Amino acid sequence: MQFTKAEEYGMLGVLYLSEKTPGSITPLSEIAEAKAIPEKFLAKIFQSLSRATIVRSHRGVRGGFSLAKDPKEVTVKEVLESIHGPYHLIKCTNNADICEKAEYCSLRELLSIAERKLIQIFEDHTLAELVEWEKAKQSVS
Amino acid sequence: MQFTKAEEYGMLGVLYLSEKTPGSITPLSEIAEAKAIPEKFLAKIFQSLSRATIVRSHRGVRGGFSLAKDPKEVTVKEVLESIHGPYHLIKCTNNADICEKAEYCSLRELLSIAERKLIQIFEDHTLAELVEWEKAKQSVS
DNA sequence: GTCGCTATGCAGTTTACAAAAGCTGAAGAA
DNA sequence: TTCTTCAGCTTTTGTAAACTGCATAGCGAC
Ligand code: SF4
Ligand code: SF4
Repeated sequence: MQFTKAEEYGMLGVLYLSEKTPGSITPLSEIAEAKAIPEKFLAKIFQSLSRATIVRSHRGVRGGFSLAKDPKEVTVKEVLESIHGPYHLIKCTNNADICEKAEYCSLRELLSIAERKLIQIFEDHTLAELVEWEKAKQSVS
Repeated sequence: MQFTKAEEYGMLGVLYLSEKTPGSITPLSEIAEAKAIPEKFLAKIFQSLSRATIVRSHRGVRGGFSLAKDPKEVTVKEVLESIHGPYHLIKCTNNADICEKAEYCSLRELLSIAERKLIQIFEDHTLAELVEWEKAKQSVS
């Protein structure tokens, strides 16, 4: 019941891109260094994000990644689900066949509620919002 | 970012006790068999619950475990936190020292919000409620 | 009081998956 | 052509979850 590194790195990566001027291209090496993320690990994560068209890849010299959409249009949920697939607190909330008690299990019901709330939160916030928060905090200090 | 077996087993265990007549004593072996849980694993979990005085242990012949409190008074949060300690989606929400960016990190802020919501849900529901849900569902079918 | 039953406590082992690294290739710009 | 950067796959490493075993201690029954 923990946020994984892949999810954290992915979010930090897209947030980094979100702060840049729209459409600009940034190589993986720069992101990895700026955020202190193992480059090959980040590469794998960005492949997923690329397939989900959250990010666009550009090969060759001066290549790298750019955001594929306006940060205002990308929710945290989209980013997270691109990395690890649909999110579930417990497997049986996804697939009732896993457990024969699923039909009656009250724990499953509670976790379904919790899960929906959690996803709701991730859906309610966009990358642009998070960047705003960051700026607000930094200007205070 | 997943509910662990220990947490699931612990919940199933106390729910099983909650359904029994108050104060009655049930041996671990019965719970383990009824819920298809490895007995020794459940034993470890119940030790934590015992230390947290959610459950009371009784040794010797016809010994076992009984609920230490009224199911109406025990929240899901208490049970879960007895098993795995205070719950955190990511380590830095607990301890800002882990990351030098913690002060400004917007991801940390978002996860703190999500975490609070999640804990809130677990705090808002008691064992008695869950047992009710279960009964309601079973009577329908 | 002693015998059998049940929890206690701790030290393991095994398994599973996250996290990271490595390598070969393909695409693209200069 | 050549260098740069991503793509895709395999393998390694690390760590925590999941489970097991055993020796001990408390308690009840008789
Ligand atoms: S017991 Fe309940 S929570 Fe556990 S797997 Fe079955 S349905 Fe899901
Ligand atoms: S980067 Fe943000 S989320 Fe990751 S550890 Fe630091 S504060 Fe927490």
